[in-house]
Amino acid sequence: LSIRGAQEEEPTDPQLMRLDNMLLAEGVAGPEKGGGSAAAAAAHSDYRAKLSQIRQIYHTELEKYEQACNEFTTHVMNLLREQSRTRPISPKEIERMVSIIHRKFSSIQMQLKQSTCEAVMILRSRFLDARRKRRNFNKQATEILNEYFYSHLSNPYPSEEAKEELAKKCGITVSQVSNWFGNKRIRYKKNIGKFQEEANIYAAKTAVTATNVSAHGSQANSPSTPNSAVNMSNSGDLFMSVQSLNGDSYQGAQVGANVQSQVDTLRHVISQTGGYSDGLAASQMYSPQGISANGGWQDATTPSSVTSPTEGPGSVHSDTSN
DNA sequence: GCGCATGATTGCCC
DNA sequence: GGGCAATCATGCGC
Repeated sequence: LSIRGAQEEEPTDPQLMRLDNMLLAEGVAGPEKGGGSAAAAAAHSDYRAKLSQIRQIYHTELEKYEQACNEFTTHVMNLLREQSRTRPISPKEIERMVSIIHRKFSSIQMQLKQSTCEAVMILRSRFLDARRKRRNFNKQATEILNEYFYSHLSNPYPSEEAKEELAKKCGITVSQVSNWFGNKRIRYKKNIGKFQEEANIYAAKTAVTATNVSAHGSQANSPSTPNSAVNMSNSGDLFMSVQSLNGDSYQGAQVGANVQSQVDTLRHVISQTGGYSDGLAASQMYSPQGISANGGWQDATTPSSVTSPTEGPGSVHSDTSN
């Protein structure tokens, strides 16, 4: 409690303000918050849990220091009161002693704040490192992505909306969805054979769903009456429709595009089961248009068992090299 | 520990 | 700006 020491260690206000501001910004001091820049972070439970732990420790310690400060002040006041029996003690002296005690405790509090800031910084850096690290997506997310990929094999380029939806479903970010599709397209293209089995599995899954949906809509396979089955196809098919506008038959191409995803699906099932006549004939009528419309992807990527072995008599093929 | 799988990053092209 | 291709870095099964 030496006066000299207290004067030397008097905390600078700007520094204290910086610490306070940081603790507020990080959500350690002040009201608990669920968002914010540092913690966009806070969206992640691990980070949030640890931050909350730091927050709790900080407040407990702060409370302890305040209590100790009050107790010590009372204690010193009592001592001074006792001393006042033997010597005169001016109110100024009392005030000065109290001020010294408070300053001392303030400096201790600042140390606490500094340590807390350090802890938050470490937590943040660890969290950011963890984000940089690769984490495999969970099984469900991978399945959702694969289902979309294989059911849109003719055009595996999800629109922004589709990406957002997939991201939401999978619990990942849109850019992660983009990364996934980018990687998937390349790797699929590089080694179609390897992915064949996987393609068949997902195609079968989707086909079952498609069949169920079609069962509800009796005319699901009718090109003239697009219904629930048509609604299943989305961005990829839309893309094909737009591309088909450049072709000769807009109507046909559009309808063909609508069933393209099911065509892909069914082909996989066929290749897997070795026979699936119902609906195939109709599907094949549209498939060449889909393929030609997306020559770039389809030419390079369609697995042998997926590529239509025969073309319908009415097929329109713009890619003469094929 | 090794090899493969896989998510992320980077540089390039259109 | 989106996609492709190459590459990096990590996860994971053996």
